[in-house]
Amino acid sequence: MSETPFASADTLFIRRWGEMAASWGISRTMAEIHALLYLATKPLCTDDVMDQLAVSRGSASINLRALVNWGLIYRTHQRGDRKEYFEAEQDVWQMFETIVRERRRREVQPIVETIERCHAMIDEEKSKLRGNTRKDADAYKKRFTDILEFCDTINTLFNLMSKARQAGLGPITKALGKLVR
Amino acid sequence: MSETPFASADTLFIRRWGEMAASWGISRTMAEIHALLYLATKPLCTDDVMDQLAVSRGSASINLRALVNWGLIYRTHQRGDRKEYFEAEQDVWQMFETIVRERRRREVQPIVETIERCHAMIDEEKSKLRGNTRKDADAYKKRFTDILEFCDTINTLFNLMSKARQAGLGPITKALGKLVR
DNA sequence: TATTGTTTTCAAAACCTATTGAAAGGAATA
DNA sequence: TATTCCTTTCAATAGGTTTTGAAAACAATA
Repeated sequence: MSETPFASADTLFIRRWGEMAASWGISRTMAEIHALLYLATKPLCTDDVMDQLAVSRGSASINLRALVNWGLIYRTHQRGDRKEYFEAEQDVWQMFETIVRERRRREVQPIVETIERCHAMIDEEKSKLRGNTRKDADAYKKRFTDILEFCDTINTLFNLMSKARQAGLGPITKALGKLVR
Repeated sequence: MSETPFASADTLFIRRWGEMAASWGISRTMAEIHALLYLATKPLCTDDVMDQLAVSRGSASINLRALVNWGLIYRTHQRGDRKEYFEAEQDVWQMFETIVRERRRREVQPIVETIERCHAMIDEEKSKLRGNTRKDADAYKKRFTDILEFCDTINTLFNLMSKARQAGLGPITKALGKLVR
């Protein structure tokens, strides 16, 4: 962003945003592009991204597409220009909701389904057992039940939160605050 | 866990747990060891881990230590045995709290501090500007302010949640439910 | 102190994921 | 249709992380 007077703040933020993402299983470049677009005051095209972050056309293309698929950036167009431009979602809460929803769908749902299957497998085995061994099965099964219940509660909390957000976040913290006192 | 009658459920769960962790920036083996210990009905030693997951002594040592540092597993000892044994935290909510706390400390705090610095940098630059350019600075700065506010709220929510957990989670969902209706 | 059992370390190797760059594919314009 | 401009694709490569395995360090016992 050498055009703005805030080049150094941009550079700093983009770099750290990428580093953080990398430790959360999201590619550094993808996160850097996202940060670049989040800070930009106008839509940028592929060449802008290539220039500013010094990445190849291939990488820019792949990562921009991934970001569009995630729903974190949008494609836009400009009159009289064939190029595609991109701009980032600016509402931080919307961004958060999108990320959580996508990661749940892609990465949490598979493990939940697996645990449900494990649950069923144990039930099946259990039916073949007798006496104490059968009791052990219940203790063992609890480990799976616990995780499933946990996922369920988190799920509910998140759904409520994203609904409640529309009513502003103040009331949420207030409501929770009362429970603790 | 070839000793239990539930070998196949174990295997399945351990594998998927590892895969999920990998896509969240946590090493597959570390997560697999964690899953193995979470399911185990008695503490296991390094050799147990090596045998059951087919990993080298070095890898077992490194990953067990990392898990202890995270606070997800505990070292234990057995009378008349020099070996160290390990067992996993069994309370899923405690596990969650530990993970969130650690990741916040290690990976979220650094970016928050960076954003605060960016904020300050912009203020400094802004003081040198005049007129419209100065107004632009405010619009630009908002991007950073938004993220900081977001982090703050999430932080508060999480703190409340981990306190409220002791009083049961029912009241939380109830309180949030009221806001939505 | 020497012996033995156990854990840690770390350079080399294996493994995995992301990037590059050039070529192919598309789509708008003349 | 030919040309031009832009985007996508993908095999090769670069870059980064994890694991291995053997040696060193450590600690308990005799």
